[in-house]
Amino acid sequence: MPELPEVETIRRQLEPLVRDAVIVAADSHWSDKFTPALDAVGSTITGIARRGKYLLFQLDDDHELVAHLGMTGSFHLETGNGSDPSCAAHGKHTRAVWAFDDGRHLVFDDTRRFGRLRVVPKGDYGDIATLHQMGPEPLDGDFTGASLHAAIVGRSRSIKTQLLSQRPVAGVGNIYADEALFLAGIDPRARRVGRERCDRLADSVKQVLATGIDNGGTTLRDYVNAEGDEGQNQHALLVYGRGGEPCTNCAEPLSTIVIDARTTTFCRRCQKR
DNA sequence: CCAGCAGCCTGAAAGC
DNA sequence: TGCTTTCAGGCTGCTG
Repeated sequence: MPELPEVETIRRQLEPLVRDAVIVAADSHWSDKFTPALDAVGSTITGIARRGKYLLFQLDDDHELVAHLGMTGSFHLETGNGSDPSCAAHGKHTRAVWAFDDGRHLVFDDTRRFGRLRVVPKGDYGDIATLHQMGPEPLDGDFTGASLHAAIVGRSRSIKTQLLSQRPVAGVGNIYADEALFLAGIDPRARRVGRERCDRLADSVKQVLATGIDNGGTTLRDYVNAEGDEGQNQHALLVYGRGGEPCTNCAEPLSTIVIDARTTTFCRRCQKR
């Protein structure tokens, strides 16, 4: 499940490969989640930005191709496929293909079809609610304990649910939320988190995301980067996916519960409500 | 405005 | 062995 470190890894690999590419044709799966791929035909890619878990392909006509990978989305480049960009000519789960003027194809695969594509005027995210209301980038400096506290104070949902909402901070998903809450010593069910604990949590969020990027992302099931390789951060996880195993801090068996239909693993002794 | 939740998806794994 | 059920979860859109 691509979260910020996985999306950033893909962005870094892809950007130098697609810069200045001219999109001459495209094809997509029939779902209206993917048909906007065709709106990018005729444009030149000038770079790739990222906001939270969204990839933002910059187009030369003052538009952006906004891509969300959902649960199982991945991008890769293929060479030597001629000028036919049909999805059927690629993989079973190919949802979009963009043909470049040099003969290469940018391919978007997404087994479970939770991903989404849109072409919008640059910066115009009014129709993409989560992106429109996205909180600060965690590794850019605007995200602090103070900003986190300001974003959650007065709200009644659990701290984990709020992290996943993308509003207090951009790019945190289920894996890195569990990891950050463990490092900060905060129970994921906590509904009141004061300023001091927000300081610790902000630091933990930055730490787990930066480590995730350094390790090339986390591969538990489907994630592969733009070169088709798995990440290595799964070996650095302290709680996610380790229910029943001893806490690395106190040896108490880690608990697994469900919060908002998401598997949540934490230590009942080390993490406080 | 906010909280809460169903629905979207497929394939692997578990259950019978 | 083979069929059925369960599980994974980010985001959207609806309801109260």
